[in-house]
Amino acid sequence: MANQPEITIHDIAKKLNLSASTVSRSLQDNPVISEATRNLVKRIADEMGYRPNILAANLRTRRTNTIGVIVPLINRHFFSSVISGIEEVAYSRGFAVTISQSNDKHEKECKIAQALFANRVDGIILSIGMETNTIDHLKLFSERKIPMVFFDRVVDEIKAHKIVVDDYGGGYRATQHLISQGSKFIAHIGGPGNLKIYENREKGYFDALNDAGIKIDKSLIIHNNLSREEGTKAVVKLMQNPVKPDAVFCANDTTALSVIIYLLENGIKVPEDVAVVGFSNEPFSEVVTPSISTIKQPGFLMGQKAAQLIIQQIIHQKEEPEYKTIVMPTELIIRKSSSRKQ
Amino acid sequence: MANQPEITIHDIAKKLNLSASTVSRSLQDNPVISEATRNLVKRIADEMGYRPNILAANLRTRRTNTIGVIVPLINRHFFSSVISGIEEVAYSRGFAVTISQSNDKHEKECKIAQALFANRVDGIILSIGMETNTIDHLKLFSERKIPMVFFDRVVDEIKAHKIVVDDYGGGYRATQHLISQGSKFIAHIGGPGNLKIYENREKGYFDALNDAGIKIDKSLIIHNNLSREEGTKAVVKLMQNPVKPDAVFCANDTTALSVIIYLLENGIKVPEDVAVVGFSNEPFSEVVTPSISTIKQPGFLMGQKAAQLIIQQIIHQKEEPEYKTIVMPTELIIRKSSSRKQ
DNA sequence: TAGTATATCGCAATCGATTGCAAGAATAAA
DNA sequence: TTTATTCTTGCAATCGATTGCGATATACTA
Repeated sequence: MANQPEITIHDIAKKLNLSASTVSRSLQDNPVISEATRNLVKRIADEMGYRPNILAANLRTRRTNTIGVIVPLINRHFFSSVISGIEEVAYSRGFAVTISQSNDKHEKECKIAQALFANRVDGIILSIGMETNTIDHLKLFSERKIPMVFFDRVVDEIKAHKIVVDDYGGGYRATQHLISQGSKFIAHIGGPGNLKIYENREKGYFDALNDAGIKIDKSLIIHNNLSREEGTKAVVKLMQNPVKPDAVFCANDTTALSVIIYLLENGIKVPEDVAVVGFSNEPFSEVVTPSISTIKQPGFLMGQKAAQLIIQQIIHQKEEPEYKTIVMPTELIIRKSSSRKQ
Repeated sequence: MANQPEITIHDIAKKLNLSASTVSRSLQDNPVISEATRNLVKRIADEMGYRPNILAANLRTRRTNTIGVIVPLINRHFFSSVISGIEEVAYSRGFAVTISQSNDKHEKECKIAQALFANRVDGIILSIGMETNTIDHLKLFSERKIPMVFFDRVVDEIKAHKIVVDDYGGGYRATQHLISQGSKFIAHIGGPGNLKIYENREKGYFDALNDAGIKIDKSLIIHNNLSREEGTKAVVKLMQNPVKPDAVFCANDTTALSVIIYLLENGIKVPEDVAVVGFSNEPFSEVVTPSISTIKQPGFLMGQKAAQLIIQQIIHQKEEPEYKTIVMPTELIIRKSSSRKQ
C-alpha cells in the first residue's frame, strides 16, 4: 500500500527518545503522562504526519467503534432517512457507520452479515430483506453477544431491541379513511406474507373493515413483492374481478403509483371512481398527479433511536438489557388520490 | 465484545496438534499444505465455528480489500445507481465496499476521508460535495499513493482517473431541444460555480444558443444550490424578469419540478407557455404530471467502471497508470414538460 | 544403501497499537 | 537524612493472522 513509509508511534517514540507506550498514552490524552510530554508528542506527531492505524488499535482493543447497518435498499426514502438518523447519532458519539444493502436477496444478506462479523463491528442495526425467512446468518451475532437492533422488518425469533412503526394503526387509519370517503369495496395489495410489517398493515385493514361492518372479500386482496410491475398486474386483475373495487389500499407507494397510472390510462378517475392510499410517504407521492395519500413513517427518528439503543448496549456490554419493542407512530397524510369530499 | 471466547487459528492448531502457520495456510488453500491436512483443518474449523478476524489479517497484510465510497447523498437516484454498480463489480472481485455520505458538507467530507484513511481502505471512489473547494483532505491519499477514482463531481487538481458524464453534451442537447420546440427566451437555473459539472452543463447551454444564433441574456441565468426551495425562488425571480422566459433548462430535476409546480399553480401552462427540461432522470421525473424531459446519466455503468478502475490500480500498485478521464454519454429523454409539437 | 530432491510443516518475527505492572525520579513527610 | 508518596515513563505481553526461512520426513535416483 503505502508507498511513503507508514509513520507509527514507534517512529515518534524514537525521534523523541521516548517509549511507544508514552506516545500512545499522550495521543490519548492520558493524564498519567505529564502535560509537557503530551503536548510535545502531539506536536511532533502532527509534524511528522502521523496517522493512527485503526486496524491495529481495533485488534488490540477488540473494539472497532463501528456500527454495521444492513438495509434492503439504500435507495428508498424511508431507509435513507433511517440511515441519516443513525449516522447523526453515531457520529456524535464517535462511532463510524458502514452501510450495506442486501437488495432484498437472502444470499447477499448472509454474505454481508459474515463480512460485518469478520470485520468485528461492535453492533449491527438491520432491517431484513423480503426473501429472508431463516435467520441462521444472524446467530453469529447472538452467539457472540454482539448487540443487534432490528427496525421496521423485524424477526420474532431473536431477542433484541426492535423498532417498528405502527403498521397496524397505519393500515387501520388508511382503510378507515377510505371508508369515510364513501368506499365500500376496498381492495388491498399487500406484501409477502413472511414480513410482519405487511401482515400488520393487512390486519389494520381487516379490523377497519370489520369495525365498519364491511365484509372482507378475499377476491379483493392480492399479495406480491410490491414492485412497479407487480402492482400493475395486480390492478389489472382487480379490475377484472367480478366485484369491482372502488378503493385500493396499497402496502407501499410504488404500488399505489402503479395502480393510479393504470387507472388513469384506462379512463378510470382517481379518486372519484377508485380512491387510492399508499404507504411510506415516498417523496414522489407528494409530487405526482394526483398526489398520493399515504402513511408517513418517522424514519429519521427511528434511525436515531436505533443508534441510541445499539450504542447503549455496546457501552454496557455486561448486563443483558430488557429487550423491548418500540412502536413508532405513523401518520395518515391525506392527499388528492383519496379525497372525494371537499 | 465476544462473550463466547473467540476461536482463533491457534485454537484449531492446538486441537489438531498442528501449528498456526499450517492452519492459516490450509484455510487459504495454500497448495504447499497436503490436501488431507487442508481438508481436515477446514472441516474442524467449520465444526469449531471459526470466524477469521479480518482485522488481524488486514493489519498483517496491509490490505483491507475494502473500497471506500464517498457520495454527497445516497438518497439520490443517480448516486445510488452508481453505488449499485460499484458494489456489483467489487463484490464479484472479492472487495467490500463502505459507503459514506457527506451531505454536501465540507467538514463531514473531511472527517469521512480521515476515517477511511485511518481504516486503511485500499482505494476510494468519490464524488465531492457542493461545498468543497479545497482538497487538502484528499492529499492524505495521494501522498500515500492510495488510488482514488473520481466520478461526476471531479477535481482538476488531483491526478487520478476520472469518470464524468457528458454534461456539456447534455446541456447542449437539452437547450437545442428547447430551441427546436420554438423557444426563444431560454432561461437557465444552474448549480454552484465551483463544480465543473454545472459549469459544463451551462457551457452546453451557451453553445447551443450561440449555434442557433440566439443571444445570451444574463438576466435569464440564475445559480443556486438546486434545492426545492431555491428552485422556487429562482422561478419567481425569472417570471418577474423584464424579459420573460418561454423555456427553462434546469441543472437538475428537483429544480425542474419546483419550476413546474410554481408555474402550474400560477396558471402558466407547461410546456405551452414555458417548456422545461431537467437533468439526471430522477425516478419522479417520469411519474409527475407533466412528466419531465431530462438528461439520463448512466449511473450504474459509471459505478461499474469506477470499481474496475480502482481495483485495477489496487492490484497493480507499483506502476503509476496513465490517468484518464472517461466521458460517459448522456441521453436526452423527451417527455411532456417540453413537448410542444406532436 | 547412500545421496538428493521434494513434499509438508513449524519457528518466530511481524503488522501497529494498547495496557498491566514495575521501575526510577521527584517531591513530601518524618 | 531517611522513608513514604506521588509522578512519569518504560518493559514486555498481547490482539489474531501472515509468511520467509529452516527443519523433518518421505520419495526418488544412482
